[in-house]
Amino acid sequence: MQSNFEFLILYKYYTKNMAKDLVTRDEDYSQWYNDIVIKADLAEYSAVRGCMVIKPYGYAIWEMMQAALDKMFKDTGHVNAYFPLFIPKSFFSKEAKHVEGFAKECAVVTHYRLKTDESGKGIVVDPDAKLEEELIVRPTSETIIWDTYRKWVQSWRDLPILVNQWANVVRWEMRTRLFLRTAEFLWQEGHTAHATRKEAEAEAIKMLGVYTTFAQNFMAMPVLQGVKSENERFAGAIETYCIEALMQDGKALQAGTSHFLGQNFAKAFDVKFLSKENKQEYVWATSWGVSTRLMGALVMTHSDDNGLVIPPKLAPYQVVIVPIYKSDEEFETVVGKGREIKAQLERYGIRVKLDDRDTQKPGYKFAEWEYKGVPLRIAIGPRDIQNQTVELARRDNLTKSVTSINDLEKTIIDLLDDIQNNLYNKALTHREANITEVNSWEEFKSVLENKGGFIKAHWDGTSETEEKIKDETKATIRLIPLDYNQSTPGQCVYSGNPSKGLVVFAKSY
RNA sequence: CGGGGUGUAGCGCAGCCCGGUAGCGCGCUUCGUUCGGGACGAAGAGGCCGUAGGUUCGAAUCCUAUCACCCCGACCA
Repeated sequence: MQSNFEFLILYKYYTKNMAKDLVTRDEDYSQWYNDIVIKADLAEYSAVRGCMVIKPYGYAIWEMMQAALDKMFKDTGHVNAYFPLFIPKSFFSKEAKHVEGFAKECAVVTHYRLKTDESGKGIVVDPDAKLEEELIVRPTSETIIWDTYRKWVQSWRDLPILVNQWANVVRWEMRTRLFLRTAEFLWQEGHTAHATRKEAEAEAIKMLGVYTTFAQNFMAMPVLQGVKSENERFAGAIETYCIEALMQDGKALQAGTSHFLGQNFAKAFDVKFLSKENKQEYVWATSWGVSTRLMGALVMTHSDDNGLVIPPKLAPYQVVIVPIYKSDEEFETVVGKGREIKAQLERYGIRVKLDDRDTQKPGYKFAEWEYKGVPLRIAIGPRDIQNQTVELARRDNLTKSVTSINDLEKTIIDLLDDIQNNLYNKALTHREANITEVNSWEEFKSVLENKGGFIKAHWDGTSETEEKIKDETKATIRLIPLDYNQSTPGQCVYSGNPSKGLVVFAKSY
């Protein structure tokens, strides 16, 4: 972008009274988050407690995420399938840890029919239509999938199974927040079956890598990779790998998980195969998922007090063109030019919205697209037509410039690239500035209280200590770094007992 | 499930303490002037005040019950 951009006038643009409908992050971070989700038209509350409506603009971003992830799954050999929403209750009790983990938040279907009540006014559950076996609305699909895989697997030749599904799941959460925790959410869940432990472990790590790449390259969100402690592990897993991102308020957000399930589900559902050595063996498993929670992560990683900021690679519209005109003739000229530019940019694969609504003023449109987070805005008016220029405004750093219409696509491509990188670097700088290594319990509490962020500290490896730290400070072990076993030993920051290495603590969403 | 709060026009709120049949801002409709950072003027439309009982000549307002949602905690992605 340098060559094309040097001669341009850059200036911070008018910010007074912008975003007048948003609370600032400093005033009330939670409120700020909710305001953005609503104002940017990503989602709204529904008539159902804990459930939200994902609106077209929000869903478009989710579709961008889906498309990128789905391609990465396909590129690593996975295929999509679909399993039922309902799971027989009995399936759930087959894996002890799994039931224990999910029992408290399951929606249960008990009847299959309604009827009008005695008075004829209302409608009631028909007591005669009670299900023989109650059905659970899936909180995750391991059980129904492993019950199915039993039929799919007989020989080592049937392995591996590399299946993903895009689905909705329900977890009856006590407290919900738009995108971050809703009773129903959308996600993908990969479920793989392998002949060997080694292969399954490699798969779990591979998908963690896919999530990491996605977070960094598409969401422009740096993440830490690691392993969950026993307390935080997925119900039924041997090992849970995760990526953790740091939000602007210093709290951590789990952005994706990948589980090595060992043979737990194979044993629970009797999924065996005949090996090359003609021996019956249990299958090795993984599962991995990311959800619409990533939408929340996206909002809280990049957005500012003026609204949403979307990284170009996930923006439904990367560029919005706002025509400026007075008369009908000017409208024709300016919008005509807008259409030309739109077509020209689209030839290069750029996603462009021409906002030719005659019902809103330019200023209104500027504000609207700003809080909707469109990375680049092009304004074209009569002056630009005359000078063969356009006005460009960047959402990430709120600068405006006037640029020649010549080679506009090159300017735009370079700028989008620059915005994507800038957003990542800004988030990375924030993350790096908020990882603190501490050596004493006093320091731990003080950093957590005054600074927040990720805290690296020695831990004695026991659940008891982890529990106590959580009780006293609300901070949990977000992850144990992947290279933990090669790290230098020390003393647990809480108990003083020997520690194998540093782990990462934080308060989390 | 505990603690707190809120239900009044599409959205945000006032009115309630001290009962007399509902108001403000934004938005919406029409017309005119505007249009390079959320336009202006004029004229309009829109609510049986969450629900159900009760007190009263009369209830948005007082009493009782109930439902829903939001926020803060305990559980979770």
